[in-house]
Amino acid sequence: MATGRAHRPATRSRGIPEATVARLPLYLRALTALSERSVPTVSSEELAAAAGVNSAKLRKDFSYLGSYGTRGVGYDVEYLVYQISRELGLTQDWPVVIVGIGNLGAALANYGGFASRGFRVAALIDADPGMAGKPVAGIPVQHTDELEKIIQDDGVSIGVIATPAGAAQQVCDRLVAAGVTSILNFAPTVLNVPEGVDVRKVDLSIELQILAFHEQRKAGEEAAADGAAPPVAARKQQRSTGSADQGPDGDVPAVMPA
Amino acid sequence: MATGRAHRPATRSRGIPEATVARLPLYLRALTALSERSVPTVSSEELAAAAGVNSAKLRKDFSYLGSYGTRGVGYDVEYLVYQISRELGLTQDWPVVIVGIGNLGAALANYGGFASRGFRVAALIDADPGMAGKPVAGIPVQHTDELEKIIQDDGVSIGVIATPAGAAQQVCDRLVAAGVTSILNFAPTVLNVPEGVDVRKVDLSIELQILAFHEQRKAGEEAAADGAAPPVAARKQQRSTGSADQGPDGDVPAVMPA
DNA sequence: CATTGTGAAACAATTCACAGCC
DNA sequence: GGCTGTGAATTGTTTCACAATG
Repeated sequence: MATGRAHRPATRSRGIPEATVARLPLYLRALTALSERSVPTVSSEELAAAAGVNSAKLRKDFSYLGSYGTRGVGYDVEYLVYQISRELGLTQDWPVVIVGIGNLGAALANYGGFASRGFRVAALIDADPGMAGKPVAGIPVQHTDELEKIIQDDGVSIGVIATPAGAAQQVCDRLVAAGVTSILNFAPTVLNVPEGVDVRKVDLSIELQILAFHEQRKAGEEAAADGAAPPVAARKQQRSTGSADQGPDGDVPAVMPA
Repeated sequence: MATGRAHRPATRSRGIPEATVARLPLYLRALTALSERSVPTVSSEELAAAAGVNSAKLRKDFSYLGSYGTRGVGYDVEYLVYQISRELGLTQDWPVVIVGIGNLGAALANYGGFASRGFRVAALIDADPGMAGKPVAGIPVQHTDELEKIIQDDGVSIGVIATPAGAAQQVCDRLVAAGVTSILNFAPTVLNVPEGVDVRKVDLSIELQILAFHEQRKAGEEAAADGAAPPVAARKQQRSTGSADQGPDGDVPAVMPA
């Protein structure tokens, strides 16, 4: 993660481990699904299965938030949804700008889970003047020239970069200069940012390469342990990737604004 | 499983840490950029800066691969590119299928870095019969019915799921049944897969929620340490790696051929 | 003598296992 | 009896610091 770490004497009394923070959204999603099915309570075992982690980890994670469960019973779904939302800061409104409206930018703009959780697409921005005014996901695309004004007027603090790699640093600099302090970068580039600005990246090609590594290893083992019985049996929950327990990265290229 | 490829020339014992594997693609990208600029050698310090990590970590990472550097000099760029590529399995061809050709699927299909590194889009698949035959990124979309045949005929072992959440598990099951053993999942769902199948996920809303958490914390600290240097002060693009560990799990992208 | 490679130390995350409570 | 919450043990990762070396 990218938090500047110069002086930070252990954040508040609330020192939630980064690995835990990365899993909270996962729990929240599972809880939301339960909530929609009007399930009142859930055990750590059940919730862990739904989120794809093991129950000990889940309980440990929750223990950093407080004691929100009831021994012998489990957790109150609605209450937990609220607590996690609050902890993640989702009880407030986060206006977001998406820069680079190619296929990827459009996909992001159309992404539902976006709007649903406190995030609001404040603006779609593209460098192509031909895109200006064109609606994507019901929102008219605006030209890059408007970037600073939009950020300041709407108090945007989160920016999403979905431009080609070549434009990313420049866009990043403008976002930061205008006041954005958190950036989600889909361009396959390392962004340089000042202290205090958080950057997370999503990079498709990195994810594929990691998969290739493991795939190769599987092939090698297979050849080595040649003819061994195929161990395909019990179902395993996926492990998340790094970054967020999912970490990952994936760089998806915005197919350039034509 | 398709290609049996016993391959273990490396003198190192098996077991490169997962965290290291996740960073190799990053180093590779930075090295590729250097290679294109015909830079012959690079020090751990320089390369680390380009990849956005610190040099001690980089050296430790490389130490798991073997001793490929020269004391007092640095690393030979071309040689390292080759060694890392080999370690990641990128010296072989990896056919990939992308299922779900919406905006996201199209963005992925158009992604250049895809084809560049051993990955080849073997097929684009969508459930909408209306899409069939329509070319995306120069490749005609095929109907879901063809999925099994394509995977078997092309020996595909890596699948990318870019469908809506509701279809993901079903698509996943079919991919796995047909022989896919590595999946990159863009749908916001936890996938259940049998033992031996790798899943990595890329989830936009999780990334945003993590950013929101840190953003909220910044706001809190600001209020607490009131009056302290406004986060909007020294805002110049710096090459500082100070706040630089970007990425979810500590993966950082580097320059890439646009 | 600049720079790698690596033990050892420090730190972080995960898992175990069980006391405590409903 | 069932399930949470958490210290303690374990495993994994990062950082330090310096001896080894081209």
